Order: sequence, then C-alpha cells, then structure tokens
Amino acid sequence: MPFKQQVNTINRLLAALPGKDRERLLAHCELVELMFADVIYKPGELILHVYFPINSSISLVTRLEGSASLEVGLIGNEGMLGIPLMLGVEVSPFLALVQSSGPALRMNVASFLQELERSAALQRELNLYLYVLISQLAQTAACTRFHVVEARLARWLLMTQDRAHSDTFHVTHVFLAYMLGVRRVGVTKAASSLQKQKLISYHRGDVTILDRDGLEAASCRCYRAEKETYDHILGYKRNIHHLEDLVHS
Amino acid sequence: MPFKQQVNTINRLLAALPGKDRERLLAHCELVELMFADVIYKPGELILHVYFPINSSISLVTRLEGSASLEVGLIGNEGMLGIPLMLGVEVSPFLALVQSSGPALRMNVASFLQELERSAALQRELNLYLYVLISQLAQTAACTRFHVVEARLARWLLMTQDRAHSDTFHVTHVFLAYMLGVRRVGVTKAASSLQKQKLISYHRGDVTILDRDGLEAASCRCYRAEKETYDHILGYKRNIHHLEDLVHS
DNA sequence: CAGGGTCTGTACGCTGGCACACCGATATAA
DNA sequence: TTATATCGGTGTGCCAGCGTACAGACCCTG
Repeated sequence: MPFKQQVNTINRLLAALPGKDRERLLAHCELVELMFADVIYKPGELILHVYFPINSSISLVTRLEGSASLEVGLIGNEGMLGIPLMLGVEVSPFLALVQSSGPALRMNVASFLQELERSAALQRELNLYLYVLISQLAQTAACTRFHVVEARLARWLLMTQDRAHSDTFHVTHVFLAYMLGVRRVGVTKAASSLQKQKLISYHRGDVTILDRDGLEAASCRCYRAEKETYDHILGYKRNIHHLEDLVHS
Repeated sequence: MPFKQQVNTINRLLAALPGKDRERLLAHCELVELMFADVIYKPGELILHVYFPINSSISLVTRLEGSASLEVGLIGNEGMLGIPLMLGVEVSPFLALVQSSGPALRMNVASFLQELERSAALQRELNLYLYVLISQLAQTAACTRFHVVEARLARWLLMTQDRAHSDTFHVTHVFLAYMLGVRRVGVTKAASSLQKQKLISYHRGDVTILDRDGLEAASCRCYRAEKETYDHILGYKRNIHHLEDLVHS
C-alpha cells in the first residue's frame, strides 16, 4: 500500500550535500509556503529567487499563442526551481506555477550564485539534476505526442503523488486540462474512466489515489522510464567519479 | 533572397571563445565528415566524443516503445553535441543522428573535460547554449502538441536550412516522418501542399527551398520564437556579466 | 534493358480529440 | 435561504492524423 502522508520530508538535493555546504545554504534560505496556482516565474521575466520544494511541487509550463499551454516539467523535492541562473541566464524560459501547495525553501539570486560558486558539491548535484530535467523534457515531448489522454493523466497523477508525498491532493479538471494541453472535457472523460476502474476517486477537485499499481498499469511507460532515469542518475553517484578519473588520467 | 551556399562556416560556439582557448581546443580536435543518417549516440550508451558541427547538423531523437520516435532538438554550428558530459554524465539520453551531411570537429571525452575545466569561457558559452537547447526542447514539445503537420514541416525545413547553410539538402519523406513523429503519408501530403504553393520543390529526397519568406509564413510561430531566443541569449552576452556583478556585490 | 529497390502519390475507413453548448450538483457567502 | 460561482458530466458534429494497402515513377545495377 502506498504512503499516506510523510511530513517533514527534506529537499533531497540539499540532503545530498555535505553537512557544511548544506548549512551554509540553509543559512541563506527562508521557509515559505507555496499556494496552489501561484505564479512564481513568468516567461521572459527576471528570476528573483530559487526554490527548493519540500512537500510541494512546481510545474514548468510552456504557453503558445492563444490559450494553448502544456506542462513540460515538474519539480518536487528532488530538485530546484531556478536552473537558468546556473547557466548564466537570469530570466526564466517557462511559466512556473505551484501545483501542490506546501512548504519550500527560498533563496535570493545573489546568495544562490555566491554559494554555487563556493560549493562544488552543489554544482555537481545541480548538474545531475539538470540532466534528469532535460530527460524529462524530452520524455514529456514524446509522451504528449504519442499517448492518449487517459494514460497521460495516469502518469501525471503518479508523478504528482510522488512529489506531494500524499495520497490526496487538490486539482480540478480545468487545471489538468491546462497541464496536459487538452480540453477540460477530455480530462473529464479520462478521469471518469479511471474512477470507474477504481484507480482514483475525486470530488470537486479533491483527488485520491486508490490503487497505485493499477494506475501504473493504466499509465504509459513514460512514468517508469522517468523514474528509472532519476534513480540511475541521482541515486548512484558513480558517473561523476568515473569522469573525474578520466580527466586526470 | 536567401543564402545559396556559404562554405567554410566555422562553429559559432568555438568562434566566440578567446583566441587562446580556441586554439587549445582546436589542437585537440580532428575534422570529420558526418554522413547522413549516421548514428552518433544511442540512448543509454557511453559518449566517446563531442562534436562541433560546421556545415552539418545533428538531430536529437527520443524513441518510445514500438516505432514511435520524435526529434526533440537540432544541433548545428551554433552548438555542440555531447552536453551530458558537462553535466557529469557520460551517457546520452537521446539518439543522435546526422541530419545534414557535412564537416564537424570532433574531440575525445578526456580532452574535452580537461579543456572544459581550464576554460571559463567555454563553460560560459556551453552554459548559454544549454539554456537555448532547453528552450528548444520545451518549444518543440508544445509545437508538436498543437500545430498541424504542414506548419511543423515548414518550421523543420527552415531550421535545417539555417544549419545546413544551403538552399538544398537531402531528406526523404520517410526520414521526415521519423523526425516529426507522423506517418510518411502525412509528410507527403504536407510536402506536396508546400510544393503546390511554390515554397519548396523536391524530387526523390532532394529538397530545395524556393521561398523562405513564404515558408516562414506557412510555418508556426515556433520558428521565430526559437530564433529570437537564440539571438537574445547567444547574441548578446549581457546576462553573464550582469550576474557576475551580482555575485560580487 | 530487365529487374529490384527506393521514393512519392492516392484511397478508404477509423478514431481520438476538437469546438461548442448546455445542464445538474455542490459549495460558499450574503 | 437564496444567489452565485465552481465543478463535473453529456451530447453533437467535425477534422487531423492513423493504419493499411496499392500503384506509378524513378534510379541503379547486373
């Protein structure tokens, strides 16, 4: 059976840092509460803070002309919002909005850049995370192209559950339509199908995951694929050491 | 009227480096000729070399179960193939294959990592390029979702022309179908429509761009958007200096 | 110059998602 | 309690792209 509610989860990216680096970083952070649907970055606008989600998650959304929009990435406690800064760019290419309310650590740009310069460990962690994020972008692109709404919805629910660390969360069909880049009606159809199969239940925006395994079966392979990339890259740290050996040989 | 054939174009990423850094890099490079449809990286496999395309271009392709595949990125002389290495990962998340035959500079992994460590300028350039690449991934994801095949094809042709630096190049409908993630028949329809409009002409894989402006009008806004991102980020170097000021203030 | 491979064009039925529209149920606040 | 807004369900007609199949045009090689 799935987890019910794990409180006090820490941000895993920070957790992977050596004690000293982490403490220095935390000293610059403030704890904030992210609220559902808050817009954190707008595309093309200046980034003022980076965020390390704890029990919250943030969507990266691309908007096109008209009302078309599509979620291209999802950031939870495995990562950080504000990647452009580490690439020397101070504007966000995406719309970033809160998808699951909850706590996050926040840090201003100057402090972040300062600490990034000092901490090789943070650089390494962020680099690996960026690799994972890029993989996620590509996977999402292909998934969006080839898989039907029901499977994509199932995947989305699983990914969100992983990041919200809870069996229940709040999200309406309209919001889902926005994320998946389909009509609200399309979400309604897919969602009621999943509900009929007793994989989820929902009522006016309160979604409960009833059967995680069943949901995984209903989802496309993309969910598994992404999880495996994550575990492979961020789980073991072999890559870097190997590469460092290469440099000095 | 568009360019006909600019030979001897250099890789722009390398061109942007200070003389000394560039020379050191070039000393480690060998000139190779990339052939159409050559597979350079397979997903999950070890990266052995990085590539700086000159008059050639390389597609980044995501494959899903079955025969589904989709181009998610395109690298020409504005960039480099082998980004994962700078993130501390030695395997490619994508299939990388040659899309326009032509010359490229190639460098082995160890040399690249060594030079990357030594050259702050290279780091900066690659960081900015990575930002552009990420934007491209996201734009492509949304474009693929919302735009019709004909517009996407037009965009693809424009992007390829930019990178091949020539009005004509070789590409069959089958190959295009693979890149755009649609059936071959879909490409045939879209292509013959573009041909009827006298925007392109083709015969057994030899495509000629007849009317660039018309093609831009037939394409989706994504082409322009991407170009603007590129110019904005890689054209002016304001971003970094600004950020560096911030760090030391 | 015959034969086999490659490239392109066309046809047909199918379906997932679209646009638009409307309605009932539920929550919240006056 | 009633007004109002939000949320979810249904229905109809439409279309882009799908799967599949076949055929003509072109090219190279034996």
